[in-house]
Amino acid sequence: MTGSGSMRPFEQSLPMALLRAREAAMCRFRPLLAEHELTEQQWRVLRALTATDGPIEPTALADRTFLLAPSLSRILANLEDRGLIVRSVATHDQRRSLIELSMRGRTLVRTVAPSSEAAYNRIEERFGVRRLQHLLDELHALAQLDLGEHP
Amino acid sequence: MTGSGSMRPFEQSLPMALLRAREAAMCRFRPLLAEHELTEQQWRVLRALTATDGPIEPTALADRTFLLAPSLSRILANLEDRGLIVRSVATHDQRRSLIELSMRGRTLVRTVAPSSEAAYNRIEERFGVRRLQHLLDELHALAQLDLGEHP
DNA sequence: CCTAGATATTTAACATGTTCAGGAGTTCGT
DNA sequence: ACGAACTCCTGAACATGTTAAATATCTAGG
Repeated sequence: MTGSGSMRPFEQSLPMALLRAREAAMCRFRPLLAEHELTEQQWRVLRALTATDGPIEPTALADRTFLLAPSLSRILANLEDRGLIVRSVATHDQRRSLIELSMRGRTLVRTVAPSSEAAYNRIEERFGVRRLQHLLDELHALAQLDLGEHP
Repeated sequence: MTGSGSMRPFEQSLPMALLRAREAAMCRFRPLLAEHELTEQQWRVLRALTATDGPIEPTALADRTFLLAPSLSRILANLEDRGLIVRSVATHDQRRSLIELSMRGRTLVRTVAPSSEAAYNRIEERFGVRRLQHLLDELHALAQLDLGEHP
């Protein structure tokens, strides 16, 4: 019998379930990105830069990519070294920098995007569009749940 | 269908949604565990060891905790240094080791478990038991989806 | 026996997650 | 002006994610 008897089944805890589901989805993308020497997080940054019109500040970028500031800082340094992004300093506030895709970065995104879209479409197709949309709604609701925390 | 050139909205992509939901759930647990100098992954290992009767091999432990072998290897070294687990070598196969909780480890689990359960119950209560169960089922289905991959 | 191949675990190397601390620029009160 | 408090970003330190390679052990053929 299970030793302590009173704990939750564990394998079916929510954090584990989210982790497994995410891994199942990501294992489709990682090999695609690896062909271009890109990590999942680097790709998130490049996509976010593609989705914006002009330059964007690191703080806003961190929000959209759901990366913590220190992680983003390292990622931007990496992408800058590889010539995929361009950095400049905001004129009105010298603390802030402005990030945008370089020409090479734009080209890379255009190269990778189709297969990335295809992988996503395949998941959507296998799981069902309506079903996936409902799942996304539920995940969004769960993420919103804990914002008003009053211990 | 999104036409040529335009990409999926990104902020509402499945991997991002799973990441956000997981973070929303985990931010409840991390502070609790931090009080005992435990990371989320270390806690997963301790819980898995509690859920088994006798000693267990690292490979089986990796499966249950959803950790990769190299990560688990480092975690076990850490937990052993802290005297929370005991390691022995399997008699029938010298390659394999056997892991089990030490007395201190068992005590620590009993100390942390109640508040961990409480945090989980709170999520369950706010989100709804039935609703959460359905979400877990869908996540499980999604995780199973990609196993039979035939490109 | 002895060795080629398979398996369990660890190491290595690089990138990110997470928390805390620090340097630089800004804003506001006085 | 001036400095306290704040904000943006980066650096440091430790732990994990991820892939590839190394180590030790086992198993099967010859």
